[in-house]
Amino acid sequence: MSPLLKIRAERDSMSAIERRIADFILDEAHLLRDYSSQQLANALGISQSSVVKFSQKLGFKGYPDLKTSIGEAIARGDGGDGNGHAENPVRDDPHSALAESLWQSKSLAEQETRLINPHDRVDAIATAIGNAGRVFIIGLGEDGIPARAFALRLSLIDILTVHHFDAVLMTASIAAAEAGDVLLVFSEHGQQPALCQIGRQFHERHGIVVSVTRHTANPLRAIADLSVLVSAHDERAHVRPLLYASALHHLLDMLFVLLCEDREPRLERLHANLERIRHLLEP
Amino acid sequence: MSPLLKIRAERDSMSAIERRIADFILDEAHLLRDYSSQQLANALGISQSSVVKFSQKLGFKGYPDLKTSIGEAIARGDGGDGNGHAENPVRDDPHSALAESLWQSKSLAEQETRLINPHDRVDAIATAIGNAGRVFIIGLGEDGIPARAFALRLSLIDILTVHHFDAVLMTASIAAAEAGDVLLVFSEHGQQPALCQIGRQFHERHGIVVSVTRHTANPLRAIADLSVLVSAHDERAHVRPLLYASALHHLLDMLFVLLCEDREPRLERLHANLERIRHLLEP
DNA sequence: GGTCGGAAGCATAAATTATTGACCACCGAT
DNA sequence: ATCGGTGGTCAATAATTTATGCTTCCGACC
Repeated sequence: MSPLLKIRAERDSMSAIERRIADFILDEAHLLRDYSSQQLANALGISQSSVVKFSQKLGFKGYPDLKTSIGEAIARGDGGDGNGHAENPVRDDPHSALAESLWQSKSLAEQETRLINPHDRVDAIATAIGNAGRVFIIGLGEDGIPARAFALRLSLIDILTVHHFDAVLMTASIAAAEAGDVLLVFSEHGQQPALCQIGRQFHERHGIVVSVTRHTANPLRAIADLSVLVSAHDERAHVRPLLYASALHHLLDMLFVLLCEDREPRLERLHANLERIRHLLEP
Repeated sequence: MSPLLKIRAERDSMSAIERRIADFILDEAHLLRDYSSQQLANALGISQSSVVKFSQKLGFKGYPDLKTSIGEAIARGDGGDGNGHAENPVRDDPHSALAESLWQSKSLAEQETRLINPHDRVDAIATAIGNAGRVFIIGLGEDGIPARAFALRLSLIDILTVHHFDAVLMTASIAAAEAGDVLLVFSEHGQQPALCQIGRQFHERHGIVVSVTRHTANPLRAIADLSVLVSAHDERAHVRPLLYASALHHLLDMLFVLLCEDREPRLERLHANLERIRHLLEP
């Protein structure tokens, strides 16, 4: 039962001084937080013991118990009079505002991206990677960054990964590709002829081509067997790439977690690898 | 801001005993209500004064303040674990559930991270980078990825950036450093002697050293003039690095946006650069 | 008028909390 | 290896807060 309610209920059968205490608490509940029993007594011009006895009479263990109970009630929004101060988060700090709005934009991009990548497709991609003998990963320029990040993650769970940020080198590498191998091509706009070329070559060797692009119609995606799509928008040109990176990152993280949790041994290997790295760092 | 969040954020940079206290509070927050500082100390087998000092260090007035703050947070439903009974519409699809829980963890990490990087420090770092003649960026291994990503962003807004993922090459590069130049050193655990060494060298050349590390006490951070701190936790070892990357990424994105919006010309240059890249891609 | 009960205050005991100073471990520099 | 210096912990103790016992006062009732 709400302590404020209880006080109000008992109020009528209280002595004069007790009623003074009750009224003070009901009116200025928020002040109670930093009042000791002595301070409260002083504020009302009564003795401290009266405050304590008041608390006990109401069924609280003592004054601190009353105090914290009321504090919790307020926090819970149990304002008693119902109105309370509706919690408006009054963001006066520009930094936090920026950080939060940026984060919110990212959340939006993430949701959009999740929406346009059906689960079965994501699963199919995870399965393909999980079963692949080798995984080839390429991304040029800015696309090279998520490519590299994902390649590193995969190699930590003992998936044999070949990563390049150069079309020529990749051409050489995939000469050894076999059926079942997977090629991940990162390219935000999917326009680069060189990458399409590599995709076709990989196809000829019966590998599975997975494109990672923005959610547009583009040549690279047309070639791919499976595609990862990213949706991220913002009117500010300097923010758009941040959202793209974030949404893509999250999708890749999802894939990574799926791969980790799909098969037990992967996790063990990951731990072993992390342990090994840790030893390397603090010899 | 939620006190539980705050405790989690600071957890990494705590001593062993402080961490014991933090863990107890995070795990058994509901028990705290009827624990005095002495009882809490006994429960953990430590001294009462440690509990008080812990409270004060976290910015509370004293132990009672911490206690009531946490009590209120719990009452408010601010469970800290982020779960709360947020009205999630019973996601029956395991994929979406995974994606959302992962995203929620990221949000938490982001909030923690924001909390431990005061605005003025972030501003100071942005200013330093904005005014620098040259910005040097280094990160080894996994740390190289965000380093590279940030270097690329900076160069897009015409900040002269030198990026290496090799300590030797960096040593050579910074020989040319001048006063006012900035060195960004990425190292999750800040333990690598080679990087500390580079930091000291850079110092000798009157450059500004900015460390980017996890929120722990570490040698690299001790050397740095300014530091970027990241807080990210998860009991699953394969998820933790994802959260770290995400929180760090967001902080860097913040810096980037600050740099972009601080001075008009930067944005123009960014647009010009983007335009140039677009032309390069679709001739 | 006596006395009974309850309310309030004062003084004080008990408890809780905060501070101090001593000690120790650890780190970096000499 | 040794020497400050620093940071962290604890025991002792001071300060504050809370709880209780005792006394007084006042009105109700016998």
